[in-house]
Amino acid sequence: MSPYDPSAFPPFAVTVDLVVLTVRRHALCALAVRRGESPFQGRWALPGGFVRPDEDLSAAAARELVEETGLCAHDPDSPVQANGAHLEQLATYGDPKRDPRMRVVSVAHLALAPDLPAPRAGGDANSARWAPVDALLAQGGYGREDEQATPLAFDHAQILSDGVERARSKIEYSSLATAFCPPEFTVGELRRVYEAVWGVALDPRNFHRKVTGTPGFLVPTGGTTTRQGGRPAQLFRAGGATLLNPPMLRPDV
Amino acid sequence: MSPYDPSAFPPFAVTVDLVVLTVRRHALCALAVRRGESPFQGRWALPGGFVRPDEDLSAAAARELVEETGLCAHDPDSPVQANGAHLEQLATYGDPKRDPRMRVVSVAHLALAPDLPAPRAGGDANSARWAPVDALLAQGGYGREDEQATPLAFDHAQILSDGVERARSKIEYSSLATAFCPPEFTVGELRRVYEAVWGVALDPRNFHRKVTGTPGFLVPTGGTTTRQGGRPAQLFRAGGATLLNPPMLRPDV
DNA sequence: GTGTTTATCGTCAGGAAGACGACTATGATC
DNA sequence: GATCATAGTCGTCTTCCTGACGATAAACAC
Repeated sequence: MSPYDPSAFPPFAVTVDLVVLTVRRHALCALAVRRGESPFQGRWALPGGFVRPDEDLSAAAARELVEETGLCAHDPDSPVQANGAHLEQLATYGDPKRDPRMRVVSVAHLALAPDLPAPRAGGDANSARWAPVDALLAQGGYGREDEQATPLAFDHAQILSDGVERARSKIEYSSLATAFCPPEFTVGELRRVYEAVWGVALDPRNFHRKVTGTPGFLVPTGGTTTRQGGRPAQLFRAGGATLLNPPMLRPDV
Repeated sequence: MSPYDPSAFPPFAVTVDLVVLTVRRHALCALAVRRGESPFQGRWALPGGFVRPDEDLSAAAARELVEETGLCAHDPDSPVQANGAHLEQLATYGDPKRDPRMRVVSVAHLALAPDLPAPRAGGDANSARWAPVDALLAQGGYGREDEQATPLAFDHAQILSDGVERARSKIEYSSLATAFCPPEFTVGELRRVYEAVWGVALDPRNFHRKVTGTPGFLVPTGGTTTRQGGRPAQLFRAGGATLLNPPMLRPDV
C-alpha cells in the first residue's frame, strides 16, 4: 500500500467532540446538547462539530468550547486558570459505522471547567444542559421517565465514559482538580471536587494534610471565607505545580 | 455551524502512524522506515499508512504493524502476550501544515514489542530498521555523520517523543513492561527493561522485592535460566494483573 | 580453587497514609 | 446569650512502602 498517495486516498469527515466536565451540587456533570436533526434526533449528544479546512484540531476544540460555553480554553501545556477551562485531547473514534451517514472520524477532547451559570446553546443545538454523568451513562436504567434515560447519540456514551475515566485518573497525579474550582477556593471545596469526581468520601483531616503539605500545589491568598458555613476557611489559589508526587491516593479501587 | 452535514464537509485524509518500541542491547529502540518518495525522500519516518474506507482505526494500526514487523497485535483491552505486541492508541496529529501536499490527520498508535529479529520492510518502504530513540530524536546533534542524525520526516519526531513519554510513564503504574520481554523472562531481564526505558539504574534487590511482592504481576513458570550469566534465575510469565498498585517508582525525575 | 557475575534474602531507617482524637471559629436555634 | 451544628485545622499512632546496603548462593571462566 502506497502511503500518502494524493491521487487515491479515501476521504473522511473529521470532527471534534467535547467532553466538558464540571462539578455542580456535589455531582460530576457533563455538558450535553439535544440533537435537532437526524440521525438520533431529539437524543442527547456531546457538543462538537466539523474541523475546518485550515484549522488545527486543538483550535477546533477550543472554538467549539467557546461556542458552547463561552469558556476560554488554555493550551494543554500552560495550565493556568483565569476564566478558562483546561482542555486536552482525549482520544479518536473512527469506527466505520459510528455515523450511519458517512465515514466520520471524531477527535474527542476533554475540558474541565469550574461550575458555570447555565450553558449557552450553540447556534445548531436547540438546547444544552449540564447533566450528571451517572444519569447520562445509565442506559435505560435507573433514571426517572426522563429523556435523560435514553442513551446518548452515536458512540458518545463511550466517549463520555472514557473522558470521565481520564479525569478520574488524572486528578490522582496532577493538580488538575483545581480546574474544577473557582480562582480562589478552600481546601474543603477542593476536597468536595475529589469526592464528586471519584464518588467517594475522603477524610477531611488527611486530605488537608496532603494538599497543604505538597509543595507548589496550593498557595494561600491570605483571605478567608465562610461560604461553606462553619469555621472560616483559608482561601488558596492553584500553585505552579502540575504533577503531584507522591500522588493523591484514590481509596480502594 | 451545522454538524454532520453530509453535503458540505471538508474532506481529510486519515492515516495511522506507528511508534513501535522495543529494547535491544539495553537501549530503547523504535522502528523507522526510510521514505522512498517525496516529500522528505530519503529521510527516516515512522511506519504508517492510510486507513481504508471500511476499516476501524485500531484495525488499521494492527494491519500496519503486521505489515512492518509480522507481529500480531492484541486488543488494548486484552493485554495477553503470545507472539504479539501491545498496541494502543496514542494521540492524533492534525496540524493543517503537517503534510505539505494535503490535509492529513494521523492517528498515532503505540506498540510495545519484545526484541525481534530484523524488521521486515513493507512493500512501500525500501528499508526499515530499529534505531535507538535517542539517536532518532537527537536532531542534528551528537550522532555520527549518519543519516540518523537528520530529523525524522513530518512531525514524526513529536509523535515519537510523545510515544516514548507514554511508554515511560505507563510502565510505572502498569505491568506493560512485560510487553518488552519474551514470554518467559527473569526478574533481571525485566529490570533491564525498566532501566533501558527510563535510562536509569535500579537497585536489583529492591526491584526484585517489588516485582515479586506485587500479587498478580509475575507468576513463576518453575524453570530457570542462566542466559544472562551468573547464578541461575527463576523464569516468570506475566501475571494477570495489569495495574500496579502501588506503582513502580521512577527515581528522581 | 579463585575470581567474577548475577540472583536472592534480610535488615534497618525514614517517609507517607489511614484511622481517629481534639480543638477552633463561625452561624443557627432556643 | 447559651447551646448546638457545621466545617476547618492541628496532632498522634500504627502500618506499609521504599531506599540504602550487607550477606549469601549458584553458576561460569581461568
